[in-house]
Amino acid sequence: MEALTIHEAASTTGWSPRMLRYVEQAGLVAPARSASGYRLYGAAALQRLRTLKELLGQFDVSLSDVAFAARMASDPALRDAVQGWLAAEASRPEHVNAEDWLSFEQDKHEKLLAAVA
Amino acid sequence: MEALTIHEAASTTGWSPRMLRYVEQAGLVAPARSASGYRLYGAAALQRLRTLKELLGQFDVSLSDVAFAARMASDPALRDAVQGWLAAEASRPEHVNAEDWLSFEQDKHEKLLAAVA
DNA sequence: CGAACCTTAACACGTTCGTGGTAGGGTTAA
DNA sequence: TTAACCCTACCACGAACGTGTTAAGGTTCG
Repeated sequence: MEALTIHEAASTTGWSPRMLRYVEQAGLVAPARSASGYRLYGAAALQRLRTLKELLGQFDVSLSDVAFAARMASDPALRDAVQGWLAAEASRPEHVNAEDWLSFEQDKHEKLLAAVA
Repeated sequence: MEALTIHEAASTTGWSPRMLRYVEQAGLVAPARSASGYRLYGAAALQRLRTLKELLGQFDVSLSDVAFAARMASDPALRDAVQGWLAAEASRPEHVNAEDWLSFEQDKHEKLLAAVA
């Protein structure tokens, strides 16, 4: 049952001890504690820390983004509210009438051309 | 179908014109545009703005949180990566000798990598 | 034409996030 | 016992978020 102290866990995961405490405070990875209060990182916690770091690196995602996702996952009311809002035909510009839609498309076309040039 | 200018939309939704532009920049509510580039808020956009305001008020959620949720909703790779990470039994303090957990976590990790690759 | 809108770009400022550091004090182990 | 850890609680500081304001210039309409 070997568990690592915070400095050891930091070494093997690439986080700093300071950030390990911060990640815990954000509610993302909470290690076990010894009788005297020392953090004890077991294999599962280490794995979570590594995959978390990978997640942040591969996508442009912040810790607070992941914390929010965790909140959504554990709070059905919040999740339903957010997903309900998103489900209602999202960020695409609405077309209000034919002429406006046309000008929007033309504008988009011009911007595309400009971007290419 | 009538559409409101940005100041009119601001009045009827409770946002400021400045924030309406900011919300658009965040990718959350993009109004139509007139031929000369004026924002035109139709009924759907106004409704989205009102429900968005309600969402931010009822839960302690930031605009960037909702923007991130939108990103997850529209990017399956991101969504799968985040939800995959969260699925591995999250912030509960682990009890130290959990060897059976380990293999589960490793399996999870491999699946994550495979999904991303 | 002129007032009252609209546009984007920029400056400003308080707040939160991410991160490192330090201080004061307990724990562990040679 | 003493060095080397650990803890919490702060201070600091740059970057990003949220928001207002202002500047410079087009658009609309009486």
